[in-house]
Amino acid sequence: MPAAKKPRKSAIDPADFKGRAATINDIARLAGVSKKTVSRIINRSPLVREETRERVEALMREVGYTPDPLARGLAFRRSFLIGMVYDNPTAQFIVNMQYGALDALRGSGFELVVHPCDSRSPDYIDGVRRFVQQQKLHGVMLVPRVSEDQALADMLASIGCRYTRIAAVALDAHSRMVITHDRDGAAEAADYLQTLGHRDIALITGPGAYRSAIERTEGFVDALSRRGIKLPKSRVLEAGYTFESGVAAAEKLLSAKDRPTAIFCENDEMAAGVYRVALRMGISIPRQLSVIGYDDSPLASRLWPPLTSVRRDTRDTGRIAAAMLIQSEDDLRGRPVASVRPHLVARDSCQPPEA
Amino acid sequence: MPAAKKPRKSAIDPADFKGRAATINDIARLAGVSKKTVSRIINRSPLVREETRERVEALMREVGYTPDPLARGLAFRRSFLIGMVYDNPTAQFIVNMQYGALDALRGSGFELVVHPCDSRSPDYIDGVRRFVQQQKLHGVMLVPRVSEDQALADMLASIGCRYTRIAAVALDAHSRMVITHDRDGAAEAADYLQTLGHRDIALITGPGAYRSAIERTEGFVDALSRRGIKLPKSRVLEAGYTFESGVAAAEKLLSAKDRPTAIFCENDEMAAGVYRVALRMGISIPRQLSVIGYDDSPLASRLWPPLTSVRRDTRDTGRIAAAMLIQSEDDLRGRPVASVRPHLVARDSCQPPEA
DNA sequence: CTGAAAGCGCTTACAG
DNA sequence: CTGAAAGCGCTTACAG
Repeated sequence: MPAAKKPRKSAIDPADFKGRAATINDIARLAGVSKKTVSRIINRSPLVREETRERVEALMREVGYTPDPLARGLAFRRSFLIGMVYDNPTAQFIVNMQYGALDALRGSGFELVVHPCDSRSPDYIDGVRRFVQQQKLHGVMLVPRVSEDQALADMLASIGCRYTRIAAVALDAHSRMVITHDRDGAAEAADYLQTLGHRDIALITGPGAYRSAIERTEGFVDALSRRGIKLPKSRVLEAGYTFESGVAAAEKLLSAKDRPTAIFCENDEMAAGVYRVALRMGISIPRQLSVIGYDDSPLASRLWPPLTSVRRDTRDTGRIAAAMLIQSEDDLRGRPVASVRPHLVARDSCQPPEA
Repeated sequence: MPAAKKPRKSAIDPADFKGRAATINDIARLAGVSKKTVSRIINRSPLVREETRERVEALMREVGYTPDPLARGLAFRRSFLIGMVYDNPTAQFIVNMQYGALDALRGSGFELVVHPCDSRSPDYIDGVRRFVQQQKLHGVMLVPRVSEDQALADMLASIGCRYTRIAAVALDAHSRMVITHDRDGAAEAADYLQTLGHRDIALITGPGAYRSAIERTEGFVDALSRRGIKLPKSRVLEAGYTFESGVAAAEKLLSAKDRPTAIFCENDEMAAGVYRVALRMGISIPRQLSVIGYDDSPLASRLWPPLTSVRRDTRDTGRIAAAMLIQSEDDLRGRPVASVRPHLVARDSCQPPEA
């Protein structure tokens, strides 16, 4: 009978577990501690001796152990999933928000599960509730425009689900908000146009029911007013954040005898609509008409001339919103409110008005 | 002592469970069967008497019971999550694929978890493996271009993970493929240009390492050749599926003395680059130059003139790929291979060549 | 067709 | 600072 090999730490390898992954029991046994101690280490409890923690953590790394999120979820009564809830923003916005959220989640053991919905549907809140409760979500990110729906936030609070709301202004407790300061972005556009010498300026807004549109409108109008320019009602047209609605608004503005020398559009899609109409009518951008958009989407640099636009760091926004959901609520308290600031990206679609 | 109320079935409501959700034990107790029978019903086992099944199902509906995916996942050693793995396609493509996948998953109890990655990174396959194993994913959808990576597919097979690959041609067993027939889409573009009377045609391709680009190129070249048009090497430029690479290729093609009368671009981004160069050089589309793109992205209708493009039903593709993952493997066997056909959407960017 | 026992891999509540 | 017992809500393997 050959002498039993002396087990050396460095001899442990995943193959020891015959194809199955290591469990908390394997770690406890190999480390010579109870599974509860291992559990404490997994959950970063301070109630573990430093030497023990280091030894067990080294072992975990060696065998490539990661705790099973299903088992942890079952015991915690809460999964390691973060939900992202949104209602049809542009594709680039969704994707950037997802990339940002995943930046924050990488290496944390949390994963991102996506939930588009239709906020005009009467039972969409119920749909979100089922999504959250059935999956026992750890938390959800609410993206504009669903982030603006107080009834949705109230429902989530009532079932004890953590959430972060991404919106132009603080609609909720600071620990639940990421503020995008749309008012400031629009104000920057206004200042820029005034500085270039424009006085006869028009505004194509998003839908009045959207908080982002309200803020961009007020930010733009107020900033112009601070610089002594009054925007008459006839120069403000409400549209729908779509290309087609931008076309319709531009047709009204540009077919009038006294057309404006500059137009600020509250998103890039509508600015593309203005380009379309200007091209059709033989109005040269920027010589005869300056145009500014909002979003700085890929479209902005595909247009000719490249569109000056207010950039928002959507990826950063998503990263912050997700990071807040996986922080301890203590860490969140007492911090300044999370915010992401927009800024103007000047390209070639603006110049001083013709004499 | 008041007489105990006789429990009527219709009197059961979720509040009976004092805030906590009903469990399989509640259902079993209330229905007067064992939890194993309830489990059989959840899992659609045929080994349950019809009357029993109906009675229990009615009860489940009444109390709003849904099985806990964490508990089921722990017992099954497999979660109810479908992963979507991709490496930076366009935003619209990703989002449409996600919508499609969610169409298939809705009401199934499965959810979609997203996993973008960088296939140029040496350890990206390892990253996908950790993602799959840690979350115990039920299956993953592989989107181009990661779908074309045989090493990735092999790794998934080796760890026993179900997958579906979306690609231009069958790269794998039929039960694991959704075929997009890019060759046919490109051929349709070729036929259209030939029918319009073009003979001097150019092609701007995607990267030669992409299967989609290979197929679109061969489909286009072969279709022209069948119609008696030979595409000289000098008329075929490889680009990178990006706007900028489209600009560069267009500059070469359009600055030559004998420029082509039509250009087929293997995606819309590159077609937008051709538009940019044509505009700068004063070449009128479609009068002096016909252009066709591929994807039929939103960009196609934002351009002026609206771009003729090969549409692919990405949402449908995603729906089929996800549906295959949650079907039983028996159901999948013996079926014809899943496929989605592209088709040309004619807009205003093509006309017969000038005399 | 139905059920009692054991187990999936963790955590909580309690004890020391 | 550490541990033994019970439990999270399901399924598997076995028995009848």
